[in-house]
Amino acid sequence: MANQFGEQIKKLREQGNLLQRQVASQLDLDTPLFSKIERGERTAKKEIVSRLAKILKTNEKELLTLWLADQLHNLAKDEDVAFKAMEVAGKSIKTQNQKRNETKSNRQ
Amino acid sequence: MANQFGEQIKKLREQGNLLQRQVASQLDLDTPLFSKIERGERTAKKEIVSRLAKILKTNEKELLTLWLADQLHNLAKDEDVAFKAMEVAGKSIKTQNQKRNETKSNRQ
DNA sequence: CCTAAATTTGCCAATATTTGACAAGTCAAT
DNA sequence: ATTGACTTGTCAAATATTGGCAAATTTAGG
Repeated sequence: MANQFGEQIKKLREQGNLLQRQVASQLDLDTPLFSKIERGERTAKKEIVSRLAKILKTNEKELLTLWLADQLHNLAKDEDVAFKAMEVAGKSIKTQNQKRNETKSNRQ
Repeated sequence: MANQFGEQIKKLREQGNLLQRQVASQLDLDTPLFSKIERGERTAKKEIVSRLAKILKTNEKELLTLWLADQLHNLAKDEDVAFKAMEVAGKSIKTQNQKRNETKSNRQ
């Protein structure tokens, strides 16, 4: 599994001089489980991501981006059409967002 | 769920003048299930995609790309960092592919 | 070296999600 | 009203994900 998320939280945790044990307990998680999350052996639930952002005093959206990117990577990594599919999906996300914004401005 | 895959197979099925019942039976699937796959209410398993490409006489990679793109879209669609995450994941896929090719050329 | 703390590994049971099927429904054409 | 094509709703079985524990390994200090 891609693990930009895990690498980032490990970096932040060490910068903050925190032990896995300490962060895990703030999250109400097992230390072993947190260890696995850092190493990308397990994926954190979305709720954990935002709580982590607070604990590690970092930007939640950035962290969420890495977390989601890892999951996307993981879904696509074994396919040789992975990159193309990523482009196609990116386009359809853009379209979706446009529609969302149109709706938003229509009900201002 | 995004449904570029379903739309494409429906289009191809109709161009080939095939009924859902006929395609479903070639795939050993329930007609209702195939109907759901066409409408994106259910996702097809990967194995189904390649068998479908043969049945519908179309390019397997193209079909696989749409199928994967739908899944990527679906995973990201509710996140407001979806597009950014898609970019990040795209980059890490590219890097992964580079490494793959390096390995490949090293063992030529 | 010794050992104590930190982290990792392996595994399990509980839970949640996905799968494919069936029965019954709608809809259109005749 | 009957037939054929497709859709909807629901279910049980299979599969995957979850969090935790016990034990192993690695790291750091004396």
